[in-house]
Amino acid sequence: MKTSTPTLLGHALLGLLLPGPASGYDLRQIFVRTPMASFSDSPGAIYPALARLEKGGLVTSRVDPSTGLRLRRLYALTEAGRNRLRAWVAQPITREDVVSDMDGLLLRFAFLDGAGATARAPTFLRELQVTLEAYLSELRAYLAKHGPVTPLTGRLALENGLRGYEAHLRWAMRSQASFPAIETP
Amino acid sequence: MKTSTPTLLGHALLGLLLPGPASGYDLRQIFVRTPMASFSDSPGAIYPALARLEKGGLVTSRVDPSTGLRLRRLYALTEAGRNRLRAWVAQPITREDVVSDMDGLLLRFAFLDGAGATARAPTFLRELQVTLEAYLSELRAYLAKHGPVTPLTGRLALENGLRGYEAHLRWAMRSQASFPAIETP
DNA sequence: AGTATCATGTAAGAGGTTACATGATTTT
DNA sequence: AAAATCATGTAACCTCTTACATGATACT
Repeated sequence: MKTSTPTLLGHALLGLLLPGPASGYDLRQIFVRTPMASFSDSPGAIYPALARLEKGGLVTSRVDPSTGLRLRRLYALTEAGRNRLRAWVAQPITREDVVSDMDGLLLRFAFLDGAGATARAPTFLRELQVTLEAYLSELRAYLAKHGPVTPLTGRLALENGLRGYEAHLRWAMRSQASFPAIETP
Repeated sequence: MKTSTPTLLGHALLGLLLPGPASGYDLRQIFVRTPMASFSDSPGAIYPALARLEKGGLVTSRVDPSTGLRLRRLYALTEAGRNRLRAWVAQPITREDVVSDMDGLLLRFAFLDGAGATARAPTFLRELQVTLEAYLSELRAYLAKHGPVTPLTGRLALENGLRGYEAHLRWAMRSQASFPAIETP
């Protein structure tokens, strides 16, 4: 029952177990066949990660009773695991997240519903919007100052980063409309 | 003179040495103060990475002669290092790159000029465009099939990914105009 | 006198990659 | 009969993170 924080992969696995139990193989297939392919499907990453989650009491495993043949181990979230995931998805958004962990941020958002934290979604988007706006200002200031002396391909790469963050911002603003507005009293 | 391929960090360091020699500290500052902040500025990552590059013959180092005080080690690219970087930036673009290494891809593009491979830029953008278009089709097909049964935040996260790739695609198409067109004979 | 900045490094530990091992079942 | 797929796991290796160590110079 060690309680060290899972890695991004660990949190991804917890999130994928939200709808119900699954085997290591099932989880790997998700990384192979869906847009979650940015995660490695290597058994050398997934099986040890599941073992760590189990050691930490966040999941439990049992051999699948429906097949008496090749062993198939089913993993299921525990209450502790569900709580841990809920805490993870509900964290406030920091500049750090936006600068170097956009993937993690989007994963957190994706799991809000499953973790029973849909109510946090509009706040999440609002926080993201604010953080992105601040970072975009920084990027624009940097580009205005250093752009003119940066070689063409370097400058274009910077602009690509800028456009990418602008796309995230537009998405965050538009997506807020998908949730009921909070009344201002 | 071991010749194992440098990591993304290693390649970033090689690229940052293109304009001229720099110390480990100088390089760290770039990761602290510029949009390359997605790289860690930790000394525990950078100094060992520089040592590996030196062992591989891709950089050389000497103590900065201009300060007789605190030791300051200046790293400089070797011919082998420049060649290695050139080979890295000029690699053909794969689906894998687009799915799980967009950062690496943009870094390769950013260093094209410095590596003396500006001529590759329009081809790079064209290849990227084609690869992105193919992957976007996959994403749209996935969304059309699984979107309707995916919980709201999950679906929105998928859409965010889609918008991000669309932004990359627009950038790749628009940026091609920055380079002289190749005549069709 | 104390804090911030310059500057390089190491040690312990965690986690990922690659490759291998094993073997049953299903498809061709 | 062979190949692909289902399914879990381990071992060696590499790199990164976190934290510590060290000490000079510059600023307040």
